[in-house]
Amino acid sequence: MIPEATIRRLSVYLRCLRRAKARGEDMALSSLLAHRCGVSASLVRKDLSYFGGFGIKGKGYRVDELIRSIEGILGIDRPIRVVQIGVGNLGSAILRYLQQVPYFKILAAFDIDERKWGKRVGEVEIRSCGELGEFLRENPAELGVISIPPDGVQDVIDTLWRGGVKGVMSFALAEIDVPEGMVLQFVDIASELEFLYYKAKKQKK
Amino acid sequence: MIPEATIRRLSVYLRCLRRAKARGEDMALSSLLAHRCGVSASLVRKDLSYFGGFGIKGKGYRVDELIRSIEGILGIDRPIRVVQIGVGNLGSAILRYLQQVPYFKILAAFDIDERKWGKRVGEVEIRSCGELGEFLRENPAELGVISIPPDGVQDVIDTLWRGGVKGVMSFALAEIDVPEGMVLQFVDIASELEFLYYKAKKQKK
DNA sequence: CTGTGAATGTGAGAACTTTAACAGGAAGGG
DNA sequence: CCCTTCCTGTTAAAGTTCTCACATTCACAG
Repeated sequence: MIPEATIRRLSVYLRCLRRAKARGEDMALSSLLAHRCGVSASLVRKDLSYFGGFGIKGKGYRVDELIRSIEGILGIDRPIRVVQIGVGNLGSAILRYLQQVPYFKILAAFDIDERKWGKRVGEVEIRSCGELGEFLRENPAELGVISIPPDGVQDVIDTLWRGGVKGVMSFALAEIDVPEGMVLQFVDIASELEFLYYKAKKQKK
Repeated sequence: MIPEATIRRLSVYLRCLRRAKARGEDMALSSLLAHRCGVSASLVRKDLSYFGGFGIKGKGYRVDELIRSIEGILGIDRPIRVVQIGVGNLGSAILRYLQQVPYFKILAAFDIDERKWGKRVGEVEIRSCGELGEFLRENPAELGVISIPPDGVQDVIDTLWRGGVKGVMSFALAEIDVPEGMVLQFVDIASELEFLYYKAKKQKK
């Protein structure tokens, strides 16, 4: 059984390794990687060891090889198809950001406001929310990103589910009946800041 | 010693309780709260019990009272002063969002692009990044939110630290020397999506 | 070909988090 | 005034995650 925390850290390691590669480094040590990612060296080794020994004893890890291995583990060695629902301030910022990540393929964005229909954010076309179900039948997607007000979230989740989307991230906290088998994750910046504030207060003492 | 996970959940409970209050509910049961927040009832009780017994045996928790208690624990019963650095797409979206949260007081925003100086996002004025250090001397802040490209993050962190900011959230992953005593938290949407994708894949089987 | 140095992989155990079960006490009915 | 009901607060156990220490093994030098 692989800890979820390990998976989260793999993402972080991966980004760090890409920067290392760009810098021309070809071997990575668990100690250096650990320092750069803010974790302990033994944890890095343990995390990687869950998936078999990638390293060379006495030398470290080959950067290239490790990058490919982690990409494989995370499943981002092929494009992940994403649909976005809600193209407000936050939604369009996310849309722009995700288009810069090579292994995300943003199929389309959907908004309720008809003045936006047909327009584009970067390369991505904005469509009517009403089309979402039909769109998914012809263009299957793995993930959905929701940035709309809380009240509409349940409906969108249901439509996504019927369309075969298994993982959804929502930027609005809402009480949702999550279909069995779907994974729903909330990202709420206010909550994150509250948590941060609590930790900062504690640290001070 | 209080688990960090407990603190995170308190934020979630709080939002749920606010909705319950808006709906006119005046008692909250651990079982209901748990169901709505997607955790177990005994965990809710355990989380709350770390801070003393708020509940009434046989009846539940008084919604009003519990809201105030949690606000007190999180320290959001008084305004938290925040500065924002970086007013691009994502930055301005966050800026708008945070202004809607009553207990965050956004003191100012800072950007490197001089065309933005003097303009406003909502009520918040955009200033030059060069003014940040001086601004903080006159306007102490608890938290900083950074939404600029990775390369500039270290400098901003250092300036914030000298200005007395103890907690920082960055939307760009970067390798940072974090000053002793500062709390730095990264929020990276691509990483979150990768993690979500992994969980969704696993779920399917 | 052998010895040395260096960093990985791993197993035991410590630390932390969650669950489960139940003792205890408040409220309300009779 | 007592009894029943119900849900909290708590304790012990189970489960999970992380750390530490060290045996292992690879690369390279002599």
